[in-house]
Amino acid sequence: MPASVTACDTCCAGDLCLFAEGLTVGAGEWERIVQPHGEVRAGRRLYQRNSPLKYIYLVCSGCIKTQRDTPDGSLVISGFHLPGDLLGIDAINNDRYTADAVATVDSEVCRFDYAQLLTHCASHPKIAAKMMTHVTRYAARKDEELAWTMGLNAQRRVLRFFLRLHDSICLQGRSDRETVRIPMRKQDIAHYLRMTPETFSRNLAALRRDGLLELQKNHFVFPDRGLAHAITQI
Amino acid sequence: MPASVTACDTCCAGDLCLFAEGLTVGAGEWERIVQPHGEVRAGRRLYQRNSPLKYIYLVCSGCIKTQRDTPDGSLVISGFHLPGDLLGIDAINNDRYTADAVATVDSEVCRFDYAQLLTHCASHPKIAAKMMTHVTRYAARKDEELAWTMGLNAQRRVLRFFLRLHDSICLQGRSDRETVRIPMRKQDIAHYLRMTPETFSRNLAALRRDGLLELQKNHFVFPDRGLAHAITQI
DNA sequence: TTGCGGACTTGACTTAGGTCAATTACGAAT
DNA sequence: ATTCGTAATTGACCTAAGTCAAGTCCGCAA
Repeated sequence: MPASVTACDTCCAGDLCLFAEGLTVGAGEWERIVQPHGEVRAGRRLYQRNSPLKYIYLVCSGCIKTQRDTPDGSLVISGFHLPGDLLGIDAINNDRYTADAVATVDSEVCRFDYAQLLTHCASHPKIAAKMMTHVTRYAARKDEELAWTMGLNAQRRVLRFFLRLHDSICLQGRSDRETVRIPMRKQDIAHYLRMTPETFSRNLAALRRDGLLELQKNHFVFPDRGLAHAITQI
Repeated sequence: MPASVTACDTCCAGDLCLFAEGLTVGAGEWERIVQPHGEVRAGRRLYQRNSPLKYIYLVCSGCIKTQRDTPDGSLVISGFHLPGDLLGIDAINNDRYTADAVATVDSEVCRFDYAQLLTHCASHPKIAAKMMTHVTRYAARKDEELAWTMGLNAQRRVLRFFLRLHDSICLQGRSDRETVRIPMRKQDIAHYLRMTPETFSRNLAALRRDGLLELQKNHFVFPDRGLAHAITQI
């Protein structure tokens, strides 16, 4: 690590990194705040529900799911966190994580010490502003999620999910026709979309029959992305 | 207004006000930022979807609903905003309001100039922190809403709605057995809960039959609040 | 007071998605 | 390659909630 860092030179997250935008901090200081590029193997738990908020994470690669066991024994997936997403925002209010965070595939995360981060928010308005961007983006996403999870029928929810996944994984630049690997189990997707695995499976089959989605093994591609997008508007 | 204000002396919002916690600003400055206690009559629109973000509002009394017309002609209520809630948070990301805001009953709101607010966030960490609190609280609420809107059946959603309403209106201090007036139309509640007015009505009737909720005219009370709460856990 | 119109309720019927059960496919470990 | 356990699919059936169609209630204005 250099003696003094201007933004996080090594990070794959680009300007999503909390230390992007030319912010300069002393090297020793920097290392107290952030531990970059930790590895998380598939199935490993990053943090546990109700444990005290110690770190905020930024997903650099792979996929982290957040989930809760309900009293009646079922499992609810509250979200999939893909590269560029902050993890642990939900804990800021009550100082405890509100869900378990588990890697669905081998992943990489940057780890930010939350207490240190708060201190720096107070002294560096740019960091505070960046945090605010992440949090409002998180809130907006939840808003949108609520709208379409409730507003679309099962088949369109499935289609919308794959559209968003496609967006997130091949963000900017690459082709619409890119083939993308699904980084989580189908039953996790089903739970996340608030439907049974059976319903998910049936509707996935229907989408293939209708030619809206091509799928083999764990890879998918959109024959007509524009059409798929049009169908899933609320 | 005094020549210099230490917090917003006149505000009913207590420490939810952005200028609480002993923050001192010059009186002239203060008046550029906030216009306190505007009145909004029932049915009046506070702002329109897609219009540029100019003000953030704090609800002081009454109730403001946010709603969107969908392409297929139906109406979706995205939220009811009660005293202490900030209004316009959803617009921060894209600089345009994402829904119409309409008063469901005569209401009072404080109005904050957003551009001024941003400037002050940069220079006053306390205001930035308070904003952050509001935004994370907003996100957490959306999270929770998503969980129970999807996780409970119609009858429990209705019950949960009234519990939350009861919480929000007679916040801390008063009795559990307090009678509360419903500040919006029943069909708005139904839309908000993502069910038809018919389903809402049927389930409301069922709750009364089961003795879980007492209701006459537009006023309700819980015979056994603890039981109601226990039932609606996810 | 009366009449009007929108809000609300209730009933009969339909349907999307859940449940239960039986296969089939697939990946990791031997 | 074979085996085993979990994931995924498919089918038959059921139920909660939506739809359509009458009503009833209630506030407001003439």
